Amino acid sequence: MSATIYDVAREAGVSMATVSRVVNGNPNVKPTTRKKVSEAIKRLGYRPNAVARGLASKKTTTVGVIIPDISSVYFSELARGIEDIATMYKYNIILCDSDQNKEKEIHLIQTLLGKQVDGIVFMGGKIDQEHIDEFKQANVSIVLAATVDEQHEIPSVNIDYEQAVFEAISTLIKSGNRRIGFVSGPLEVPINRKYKMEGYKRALESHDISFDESLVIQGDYTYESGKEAAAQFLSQEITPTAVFVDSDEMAIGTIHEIQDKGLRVPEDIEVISSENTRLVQMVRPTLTSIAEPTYDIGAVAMRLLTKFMNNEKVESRTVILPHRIELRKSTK
Amino acid sequence: MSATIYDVAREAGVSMATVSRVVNGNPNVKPTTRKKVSEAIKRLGYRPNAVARGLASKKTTTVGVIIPDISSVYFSELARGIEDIATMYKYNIILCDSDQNKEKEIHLIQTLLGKQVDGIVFMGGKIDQEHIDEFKQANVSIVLAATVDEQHEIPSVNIDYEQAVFEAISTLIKSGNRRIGFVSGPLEVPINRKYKMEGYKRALESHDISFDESLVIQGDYTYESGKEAAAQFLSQEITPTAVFVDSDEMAIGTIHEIQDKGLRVPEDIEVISSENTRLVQMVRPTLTSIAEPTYDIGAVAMRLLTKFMNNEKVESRTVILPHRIELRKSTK
DNA sequence: GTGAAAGCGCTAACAT
DNA sequence: ATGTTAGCGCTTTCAC
Repeated sequence: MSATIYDVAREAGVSMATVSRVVNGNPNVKPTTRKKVSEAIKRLGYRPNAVARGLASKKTTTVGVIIPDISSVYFSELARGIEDIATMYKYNIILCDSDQNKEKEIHLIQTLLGKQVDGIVFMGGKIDQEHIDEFKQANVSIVLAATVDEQHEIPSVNIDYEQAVFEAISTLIKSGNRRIGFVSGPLEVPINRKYKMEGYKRALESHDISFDESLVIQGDYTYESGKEAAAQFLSQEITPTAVFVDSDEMAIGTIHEIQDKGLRVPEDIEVISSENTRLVQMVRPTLTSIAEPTYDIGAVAMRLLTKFMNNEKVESRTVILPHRIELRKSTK
Repeated sequence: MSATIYDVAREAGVSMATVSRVVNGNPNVKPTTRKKVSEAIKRLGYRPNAVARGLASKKTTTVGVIIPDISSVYFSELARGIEDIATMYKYNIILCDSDQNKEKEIHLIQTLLGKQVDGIVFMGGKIDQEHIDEFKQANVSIVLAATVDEQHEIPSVNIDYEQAVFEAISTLIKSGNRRIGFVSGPLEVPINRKYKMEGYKRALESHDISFDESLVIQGDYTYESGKEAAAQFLSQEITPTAVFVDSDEMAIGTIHEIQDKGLRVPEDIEVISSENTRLVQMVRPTLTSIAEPTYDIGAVAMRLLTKFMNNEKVESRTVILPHRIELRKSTK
């Protein structure tokens, strides 16, 4: 076994309390003593046992991260933002994939609480009462990242999705489009149904364009579903002249399907997407996209969580980060 | 505070040892007692404290994962493979980004050991003596994923990179190419210098093509560096007629640069890449690629780690997974 | 089948 | 400035 604090104390001829002080940078230690202890630590190759420390101090310097799918480009960028800030504040991350499955989510929350994490960053689709109950009975801080709680009970970091889509669609309308397709993510997710879809509708309304149900197609964020959506649009009597697609990967599918059918982007059909991941530059034409600051959402969420964990005062529990529309070649 | 095992014991009128038995599924408990305890647990909302358990049992059911960059498509697919198998075996993952920075790597290993992880999955570029020393003095199991240890001391899961590149280049040669570019990753990484590069050379040699240094360009796996490499090739007196590019993202950059310069893929220049992530289908023409079973490498590495952690016997510590060449439209 | 008790390695009062 | 001591919440012998 490796050395314990007790071994170090004996080796240095001091008490374990003193060793603890040295290890934790407590200033109340005479320099000579500190030196003796440091040497003993080095000699024995002592490394503090974080588990014992966690039990004694009730802090693990570990936070849980629940994410739908770490292999998604969008979420892995979020995760990187979380991780970087966590590292900056000396926390480690326990990463869990939920596949947006509610049972898994609840189970993961419980596992993480069992592991005594100091806080949780949660990313998911739908937050319902059961989630909120779990969060509340847990006496650790929770922050939602890129995830809305319609009841505004849980702190969160997002952009203004409604406004972002409103702007994207308005851009399209201003350049002359009247028939605009909308490829959304799953509509049971509030962000999609309540915010993005509403932004779409509001843009249409404010330009006196009537809402046409056949222009809305639900995708599942995959390349394939983007292709299928485009195929469906192209089979309509009057095809749309522009399409908003709610993820970069789907949008690439949409563009390719349009091109495969012999049409051109943006000349025949304009395409605008949503996440602004690195994928936007990896397609021809490059994708005009709502620039959602993915990395920053993760980073800010983690920063917010550190504030809660340190009982710092927080001005606002619901933070809305700015977005832009990043114009590239898939729109005129 | 939440209930402890002692609270449950009192509530159920038994000793904490019995509660512990029930919680851990020990069969030596009378059904009636078990029932009493289970009810008390439910009533109090008791949830075992994994930190205390970890201290007492010296097992945390947590493994460390050191990864260069979770936001990379390639590594996040690996991570998903690791996570899925970890979950299957009831382990959680502490995820750490290293940016392939040796100091960070060493530091992360130490942090993870301090947190008493039961094992570590390590992904990185270069493994040197210092890493090996750390691994050895740690008395936890380590498995390398998509990472080679030239000294073959540390268990690992990889594909046969040398052979894979040999096959890819041979394919190109067989279809008539004699001047073949090689866009590699950083050459200080042994996988690149010692395996992939050697596969390239061996393919050339076995077809009596002499090695030409100007056909090798070092990239950094980004889209931009793929573009730059292509630009450099296209500025040569005799441009290559085919290019092997060591990552999907770089390969897409290479294709775009070629196309932007008015040439066609594969008619003028064939392109073949290496990772076979989902990106291969997101570019036109779709990318012919070495099919590296990314997810599986992660999954198998984690599975191997569980075997070490359970002291199961392991037939081979160095596993080589099969690869294929996946032919798509970027080659003739 | 069940209980008592001794740790696991550390932190955090409280003394001195 | 340093030492003593009592936990933190659990597992794990060892008795009974």
